[in-house]
Amino acid sequence: MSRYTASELEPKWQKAWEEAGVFTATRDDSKEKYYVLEMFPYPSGKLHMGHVRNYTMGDVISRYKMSCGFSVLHPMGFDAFGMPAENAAMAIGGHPKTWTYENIDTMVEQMKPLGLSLDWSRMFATCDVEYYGQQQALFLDFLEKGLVYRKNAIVNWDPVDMTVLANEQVENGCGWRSGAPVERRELTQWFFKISDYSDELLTALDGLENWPAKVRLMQENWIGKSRGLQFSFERVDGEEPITVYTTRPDTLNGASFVGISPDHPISKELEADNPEVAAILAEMRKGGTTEEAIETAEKLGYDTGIKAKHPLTGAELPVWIANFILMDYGTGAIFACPAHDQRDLDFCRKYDLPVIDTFFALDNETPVENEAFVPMKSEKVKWVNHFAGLDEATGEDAINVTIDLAEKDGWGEGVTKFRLRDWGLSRQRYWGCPIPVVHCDSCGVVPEKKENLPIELPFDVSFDQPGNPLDRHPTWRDCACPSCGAPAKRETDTMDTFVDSSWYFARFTAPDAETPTDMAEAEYWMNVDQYIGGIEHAILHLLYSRFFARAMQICGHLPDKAIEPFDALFTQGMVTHEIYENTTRKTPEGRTLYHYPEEVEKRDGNTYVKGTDEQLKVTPSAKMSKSKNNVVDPIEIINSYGADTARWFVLSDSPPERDVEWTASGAEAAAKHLNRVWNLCDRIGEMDKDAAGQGDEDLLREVHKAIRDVTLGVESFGFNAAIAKLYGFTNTIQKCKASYKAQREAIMTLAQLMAPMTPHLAEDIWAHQGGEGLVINAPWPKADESLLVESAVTMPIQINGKRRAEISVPVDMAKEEIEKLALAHDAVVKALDGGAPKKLIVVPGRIINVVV
RNA sequence: GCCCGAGUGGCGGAAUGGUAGACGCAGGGGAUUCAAAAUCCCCCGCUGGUAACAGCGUGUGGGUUCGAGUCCCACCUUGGGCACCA
Repeated sequence: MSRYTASELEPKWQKAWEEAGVFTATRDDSKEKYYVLEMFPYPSGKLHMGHVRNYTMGDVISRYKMSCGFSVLHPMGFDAFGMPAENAAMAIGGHPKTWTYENIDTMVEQMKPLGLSLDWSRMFATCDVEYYGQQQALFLDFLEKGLVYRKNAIVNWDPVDMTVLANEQVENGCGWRSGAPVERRELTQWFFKISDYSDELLTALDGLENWPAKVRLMQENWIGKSRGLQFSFERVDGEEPITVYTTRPDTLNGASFVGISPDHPISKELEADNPEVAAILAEMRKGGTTEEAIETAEKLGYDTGIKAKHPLTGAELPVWIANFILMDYGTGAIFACPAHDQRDLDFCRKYDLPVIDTFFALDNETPVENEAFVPMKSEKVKWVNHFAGLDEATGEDAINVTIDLAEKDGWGEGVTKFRLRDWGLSRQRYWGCPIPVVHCDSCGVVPEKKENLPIELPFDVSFDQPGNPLDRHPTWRDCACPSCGAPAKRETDTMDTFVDSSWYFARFTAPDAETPTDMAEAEYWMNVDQYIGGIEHAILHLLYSRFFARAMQICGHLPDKAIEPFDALFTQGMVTHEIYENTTRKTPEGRTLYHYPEEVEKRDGNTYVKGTDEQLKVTPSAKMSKSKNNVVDPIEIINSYGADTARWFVLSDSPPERDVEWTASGAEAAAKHLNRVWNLCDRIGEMDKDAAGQGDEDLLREVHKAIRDVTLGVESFGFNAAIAKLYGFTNTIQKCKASYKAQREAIMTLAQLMAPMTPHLAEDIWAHQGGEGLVINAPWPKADESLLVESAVTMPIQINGKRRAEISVPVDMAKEEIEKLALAHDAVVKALDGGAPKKLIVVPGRIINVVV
């Protein structure tokens, strides 16, 4: 008897696949193609369980589709620009480029043993100059088509380090290194005109039928289409009127003040010649730029002294600067209706401004105190002196009536607005794709010539001081103006890493092309048939990619059909783990110190740094994240049990879309099962080939049931369900007494059905049983419908909705016959006690419910 | 604060509005063994009962339905996103 030794058979089969070239994607017009893609990783240097789960899911799909006869493209690359490389350079020295490429090597080395069906020949990293050079070409094309422009935008500014901070680098409103309170500052930056596509990106969501509904909903809300009224408040002092936008114009009677953003032109004007205002605005600009920071900050206001005239009543309303009004949305100015908006109400209570009820609930006319009355727009309410003469009406109706009235009387117009803002792509950082423009004293902002691309990042930079090293690079900045040839300065900002990940899927179709894409290849391989990644990318990455695909199509880099690049999307849950925070020590750079799970041990209910008495604070499970160090290394499992065990394990326990809390137990169970399957194969191999058996028919039926169930499981991403079926099928084979011939067929089918999940073991069983060629090349089995028909079905009998008995009836038995049988059943007779049933429900093949 | 999810045995989880707990883990019992490992077989939601069986049970409270883990309303807890983490 032989033994299952993963460490021997896995490399053997990986070599066999490589020699057969089975994973090399080849354009074959005679075959239907299938493009499966998992979101590519950031090269942190550590493969973690989340990666293994993600790639294994993609691999199951990929191998399944190969068996179904598709020409499959299944590539892998690295999202390799970004902050961690610069942070590492600052923390431990070295160069971002060296650090990144070393990490990529490490990760490839960790991924290869998993036996993924990847076409490694297509691999690239976004920090490869061949890639970002093409990205610069795309930028220039977008610029030419008017899809990129410059405007001012607000950034987090660290006043001590004199540098721009990412949101992640702001902790409690302070810079993570300096600890100084962060300020919001304006900077001129590059923007993609994604807002031109708001409506298009919104309506096209309807066509994405194979995307999760929740992702479409999140994108819909993010784009945020709203219809409202735009109108102006005349100023009593006769200056330029203040234009506001509101989605609740029906509550205009409840206006108690006009609010403007701290970044509104009027605010800036006041600030310029009034130091008091400047000081107040500086206070309001403290804290980070995130919507969360702004919305949860304490409400601050400043009465400008300006008065605005109510367009209907002529009443004079004060104009306040309020810190919760965003300049980016609407017109940067609002009218406040405190009675029906909690933020406005909080503000009015703080600054003692009037609160005017404009409508009440139909059954309750209590005036608003400290809780705003905000009913659903579809709910009918009772209006107080409504200017359009409404008495009882829904908010929806009232809004429409008000807009019509305003348009008729000429004081306002109905306007559709979107929440979606243009995408700022400038980053004041080194490790990113340089923006290929030049600043010339006489010509202004000049795009670089395409023949000068790529604009390569200089290697000789240092990270010993904060800020962007490109800014202080002695020679890289200096260049000749592409237009007039005079000495000029290169743009030192680099691109947001979301740009890198917004078109890599297209580049995979022709990774060596001299242009961003090769149309013939893109025509064949696009779209991505199945995209798989984390739910955390539901909005930004996916929305940006959808925009990019449209922009690339306009510039002739993608075919028309590819403007929605991902036909189907699956969002896997995250692998989560507890976080271990050291409350006594900090990192050498003075930041919070987090420990890896393997550095931690649990003793008598507490958690310590392994081998010490240093106690740690445990924060409940959160997504595994490199900044929190709560990552589990899968390599250990692969080393001790083999890749198939790791693959089987990450697929088996949790539904793929759900988060999974990592626990070490369970991996052993997976290994045990694979051993059992291997032993089963071995046992069948040693059977007497001519021996007769019992129950061949039954086993055959089970074979086809397994084919049906596993196929369905794989196609519907029910990998855990498919695996449960495979457990059951294995048990069935193990217990059967069928002939060698029947058992051999069963184990061969089992190998095929397991092949997408545990490909090495499957090949070994296939070979062991004398299967022809590789199992990866064998066509996927088809369930024989005629063998799946059941003749009898068990139906439960409920009495008053509770199961009390069951009967077995032929599947095709008439409803009336079933009723008769049910009513004759002992339990039913007893329950009826001689009476007639109140109601009798019979759902053939499902259930019988007797109501007494 | 705003948007989107999730909550079922000791644990991971299964269940087109139709038998709640498939499958696996842990646990208990047994077989094999000199003994152990490995393997195999059986039991396993909670409470009461020797048992048959009865009652309870899918975060909490309501509702719709012959029937609700599943649909509706409110709440609690928890995860993700909030535009410079990727």
